[in-house]
Amino acid sequence: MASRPVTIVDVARHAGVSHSTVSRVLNGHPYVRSETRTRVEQAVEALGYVANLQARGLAGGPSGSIGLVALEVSNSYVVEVIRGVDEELAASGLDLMLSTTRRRDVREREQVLRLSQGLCDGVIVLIPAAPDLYLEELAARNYPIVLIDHAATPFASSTTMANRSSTEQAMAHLIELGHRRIGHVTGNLATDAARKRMLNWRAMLQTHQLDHGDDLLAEGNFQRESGQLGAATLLDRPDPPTAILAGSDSMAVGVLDEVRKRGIRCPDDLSVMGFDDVLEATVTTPQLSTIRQPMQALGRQAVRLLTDRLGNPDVPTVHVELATELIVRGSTAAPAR
Amino acid sequence: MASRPVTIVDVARHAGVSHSTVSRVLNGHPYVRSETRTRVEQAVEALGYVANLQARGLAGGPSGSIGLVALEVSNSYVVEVIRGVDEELAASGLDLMLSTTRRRDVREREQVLRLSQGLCDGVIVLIPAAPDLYLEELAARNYPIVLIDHAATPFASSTTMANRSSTEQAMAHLIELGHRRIGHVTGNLATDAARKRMLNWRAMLQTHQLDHGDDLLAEGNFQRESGQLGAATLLDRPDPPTAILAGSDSMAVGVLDEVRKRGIRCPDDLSVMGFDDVLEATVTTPQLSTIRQPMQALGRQAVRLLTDRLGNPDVPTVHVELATELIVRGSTAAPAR
DNA sequence: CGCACTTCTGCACACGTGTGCAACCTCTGT
DNA sequence: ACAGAGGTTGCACACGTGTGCAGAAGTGCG
Repeated sequence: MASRPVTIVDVARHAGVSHSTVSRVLNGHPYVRSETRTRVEQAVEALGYVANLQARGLAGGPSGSIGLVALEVSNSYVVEVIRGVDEELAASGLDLMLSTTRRRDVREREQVLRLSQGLCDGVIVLIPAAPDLYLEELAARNYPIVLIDHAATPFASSTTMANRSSTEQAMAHLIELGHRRIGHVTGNLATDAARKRMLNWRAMLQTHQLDHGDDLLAEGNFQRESGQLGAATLLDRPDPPTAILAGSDSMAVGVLDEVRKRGIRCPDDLSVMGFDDVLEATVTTPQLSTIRQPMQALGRQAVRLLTDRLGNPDVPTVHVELATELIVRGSTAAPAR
Repeated sequence: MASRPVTIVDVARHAGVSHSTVSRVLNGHPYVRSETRTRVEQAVEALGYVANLQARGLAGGPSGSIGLVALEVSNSYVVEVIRGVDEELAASGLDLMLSTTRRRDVREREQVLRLSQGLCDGVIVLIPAAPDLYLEELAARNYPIVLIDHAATPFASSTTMANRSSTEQAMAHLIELGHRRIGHVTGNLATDAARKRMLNWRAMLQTHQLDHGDDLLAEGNFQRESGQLGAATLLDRPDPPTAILAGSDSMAVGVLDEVRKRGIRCPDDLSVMGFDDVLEATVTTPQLSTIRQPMQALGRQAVRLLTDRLGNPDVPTVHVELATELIVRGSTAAPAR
């Protein structure tokens, strides 16, 4: 009962030609009589033929799709980037294949190599954890690959957010408002972004000769609850900050939770800033001042870098940094005292 | 310079055996001397071999991954379901391949058939638009497929949310609180879910012999702005509602925008309910009462239905309806008058 | 009509892997 | 020593598609 799917050979038989001719029609080769071409196209239509991707990939044909390797889809950062990638791909008519690594370095290499073996014409790796395991290998094969959120490397094009300047933007805004004690609740310090933000927060305080001691610092993990906890810690200190810079919007929401719980007011008693400018930032009362991370733009940029190399694999690798944007809403104001 | 990827033959040569033996080791066949097995495993390790998925798929081997076909990833409903799918897959050690159809029916068929030709062991289709184009074909091949958000069909297992009872839950809650004039801002009426919610809203009002005229209805499109617009329309009517049921949480946030703009209070002057229970619902002030749509659970359920069939393709197809849950937060209360 | 040239088509092989079958090896029981 | 059983391995083919090459068919020219 298990009938077989329609193959190129079935189409060929139906049109009275060889499978080679069908292949040539499908791939738009010249040197096919237009009458034959029409007959083949009708056969394709009649049988509802769909090319077998594995066979095509194996035989070295184009796949018409690109791969995206990410840690997981539970992360809203990841989701936003995927959106950007998908939208940009739609414009170029390419398909998307998504694979998740689930935080295992070996899986990252496996997924990338799998996709690169003919399944996809190129691969984008989002927040690479262990690119050393495969980059050189792919470079030797001249296979197009783009890294998102990774420093420049000779083996691949890459793109990232301007983490340094973004924190500076946020801090400059708060300092300009007149804040002198500015606390920081960090993201998960195992990540590059969280560490950089923390270091730049401290550096900016130093530059402006403001207090930058550990009593202004609380460690979080990017989650809302850790934002509330961090805020509680900082506000309980003897000389509490007048502004808190959270490592993400989610944590800034947590800071607002604590503000509401204590009955103090934002921005009157405490200014709050986030990072990312995700949807939640515009839903809170007051709405969050934040640093917009152009995550969709990052995805789009990666696709463009990749398609550049698809057209001509010999173009040199480049590294593109995307600027972030200061978004001032209602959660920041000059300090009362 | 373009070196070739490592193949099973390379591994075989390195271990001094034939490629068949390597294949048997990789697929855990019995009847391989343990000494040979060790030698092969070392060779795999040494060369960093990764199996070629297309070749394996072509030759009829297991792919170890399942496919997910969705409209696009720009939709938060879709994203939530994907999360559920990915998490459940992680538990079973399967991989995920995601493809988007971009709202083109023919593409939906193409993507499904592509994935079913050996690339994936099974396919999940999210909000199928044109399942008739491929369902019978796949059923004839006894290929495992699961539809999310589709009515029961003999050709595939399917799962969906209990749309009828969900609206009833919401309305029962509002009516119990004492509301007699309950307005509704619909989602995009081109979608099944929005239409069903609207019809059930009206049916519930009729059942309880309450006013259900068009002056209590405003058409929206699931977006926040349309929620605000709809609320404005309803509140401007001569005899405005004391409660508004929005077709989605996003639109409920829009309703709250209008409430704030007019200087009236929620829930004192107006009760507001949403649908979905997405992240935003817990960020607003007050937090939104809503109907939780178990979107992640839907994804998990679909994976379970699929893996059931993977183990034994002959199990009968089933249709599973997931219950929604009434979540009462701060945005609903008894009417003032 | 013969010849060169162009256009068109089919044959056969390649891609990397899984597997039925047969052959080889090893061991046991007689 | 030999037969038989069962463990172990390699050969060869299959999967569906793309493509180099050769040959067929058609065209233009002398």
